[in-house]
Amino acid sequence: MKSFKIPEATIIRLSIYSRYLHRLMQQGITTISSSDIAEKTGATSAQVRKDLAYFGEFGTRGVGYDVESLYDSIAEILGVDKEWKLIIIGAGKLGLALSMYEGFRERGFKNVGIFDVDPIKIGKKAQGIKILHLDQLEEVCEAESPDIAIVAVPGEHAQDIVNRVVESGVRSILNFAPRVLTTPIHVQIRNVDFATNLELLTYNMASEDRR
Amino acid sequence: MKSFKIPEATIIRLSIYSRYLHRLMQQGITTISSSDIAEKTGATSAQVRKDLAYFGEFGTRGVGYDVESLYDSIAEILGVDKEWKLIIIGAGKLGLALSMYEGFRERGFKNVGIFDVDPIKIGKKAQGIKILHLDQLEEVCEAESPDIAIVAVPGEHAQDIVNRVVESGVRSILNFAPRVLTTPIHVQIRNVDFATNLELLTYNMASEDRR
DNA sequence: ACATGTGAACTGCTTCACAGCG
DNA sequence: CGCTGTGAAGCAGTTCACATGT
Repeated sequence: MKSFKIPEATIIRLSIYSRYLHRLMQQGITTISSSDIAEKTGATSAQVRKDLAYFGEFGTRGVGYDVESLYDSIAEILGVDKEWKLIIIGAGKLGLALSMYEGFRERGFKNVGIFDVDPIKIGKKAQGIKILHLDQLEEVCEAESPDIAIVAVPGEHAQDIVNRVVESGVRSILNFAPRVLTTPIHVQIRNVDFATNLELLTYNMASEDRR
Repeated sequence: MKSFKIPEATIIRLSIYSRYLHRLMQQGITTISSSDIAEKTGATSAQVRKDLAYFGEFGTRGVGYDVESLYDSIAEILGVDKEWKLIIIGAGKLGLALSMYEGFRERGFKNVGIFDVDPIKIGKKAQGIKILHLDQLEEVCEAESPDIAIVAVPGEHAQDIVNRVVESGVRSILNFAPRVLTTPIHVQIRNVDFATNLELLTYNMASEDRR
């Protein structure tokens, strides 16, 4: 496997191609061209080929790609061929929605803990796992060594939670709190920001209206 | 107001700057420098100044920016100084989480309808609004003319829903279903994709592990 | 003196166009 | 002949460094 600096946009598209390939497999389609993948995922055929070219040669000239083997290759690239353990902090509506998200299990993510501070929630079950008190966070991290922490707590508590999970050895964080959080360089964090996404929509509508 | 092609990344950062400025206002801080904004939002000072420069001159040389007036200017740029009506389709955990999201009301978004097909959910209240049957979607759109539709339904129904809201005159869509959806050019769509975000994390962890 | 505003240089992603190969 | 794989060109976003204004 080559080891250049790969654009993040490429990884995002690979994830999208991979989902489309999964659907093709379910439909029993075995071969696909870059231009078909492009059309169905909002990319261009050159883009699809360039993205794949970072990682090797997966197609057959004059023919296209074998759906199943391309799917497997992309899954390996994305690292979803392994099992990753995750914990969810915050058992509000959002935390629970995430704990139930089908895409997680499908992709080999294993939920090993969900935490909250609200005594009403603690002890209840979410998708077969008990909601635990936040006090038990370190204990569970010690026992399970989760790879990923999903932060679904109010903004004002997010940095504290991040500090604690980093201290407990988590390597990756997916943050839903509307805050910019800091982590040590060896811990990666990604933000999913509802307000920012909506504001991109309103910016464009407001721009149109000004024209 | 200048009318160049503005990078999407700039709009995303403006949204983040704006949130930070909001916090500064609450703390009673009145003046701020580009380098301080940069530090707290993960950008660089040149970036902050360039982003603002697309829209005008907002600062005072040798001094910095007035927090409140910069906040107001960015809010106007992003279009959040207006009231936007939104509907939510899907009253699962995610749809309900979104209907309760504080950031919406704060930013002038008004929820004018939440829809589902599950008879158990219909009639119940979410944040003061009744959950309606999906059959009433067109009726409500007719009456309220929502600007934005939030799609929080399973992937296999997402395109149908999008077709219906587009037909009903919605201009902007925020899609949470893990599908690439198509809309006419005059309707913008943004995707919030949990799986892709997680896969970016696993890609990086897998890459590290390969080294 | 100090922080903004900005042209110019740079970096990196995307698109093009065609060579390469089944 | 058709579709992949890929250097080269083009374009867009970021960073630099300094002129500008208070």
